[in-house]
Amino acid sequence: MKLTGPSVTSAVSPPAESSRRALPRGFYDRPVVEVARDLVGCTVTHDGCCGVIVETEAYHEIEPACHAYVGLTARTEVLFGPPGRAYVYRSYGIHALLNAVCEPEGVGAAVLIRALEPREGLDAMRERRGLERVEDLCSGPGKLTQALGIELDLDGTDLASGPIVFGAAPLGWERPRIAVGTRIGITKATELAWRFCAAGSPSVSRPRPA
DNA sequence: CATGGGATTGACT
DNA sequence: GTCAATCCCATGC
Repeated sequence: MKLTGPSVTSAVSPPAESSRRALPRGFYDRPVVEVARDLVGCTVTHDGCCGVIVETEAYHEIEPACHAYVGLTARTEVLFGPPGRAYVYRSYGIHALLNAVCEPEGVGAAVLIRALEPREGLDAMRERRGLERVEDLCSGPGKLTQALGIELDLDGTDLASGPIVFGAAPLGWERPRIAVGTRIGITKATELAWRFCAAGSPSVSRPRPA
């Protein structure tokens, strides 16, 4: 019997969980702290590798820890641009850090993706990271970009059309309790509790919030 | 044009 | 716990 239509594709190679249901532009066109909280549980996919977001931080131009605090410069152009794009920058000369630009165009704000639970493409992640343990692959903002092969050339790219795609939570994913804490690794505006973690996830970076 | 400071990580004491 | 690696960019002369 000859099969036709989408059922063929579906039967032979089911669509990757990750690449279905890309988040719409409007998802990001909201207060950045809301988006940071809501991104926990969503997926990030690049180059066949996918993980569920388990840790985020919000950054906004009104506070000095945000790169956009200095105003519109060559570096912050993407931050002030349309929501729903990737802001990728070099940290400590070594790591690429991935953010999702939020709020209306003209407002400099973004969500830093700090950790993922790996779901697809684990072997490629292990190869890029040079490590085996699942909980070491994406448990930090520099680790996850290395694991997924995300570099600075993807700065400014659209998160709905790719190459990096942000998607809705996977089917069957049960939304965890969200632990809220202060942001880490910064020296300014340290009092703001703008860090959101999936409670109990082994992939959350250290130190874990209470 | 020179300088200083990171939204980090992994190795080491 | 400490510390170096190493690049980009904002700032100031």
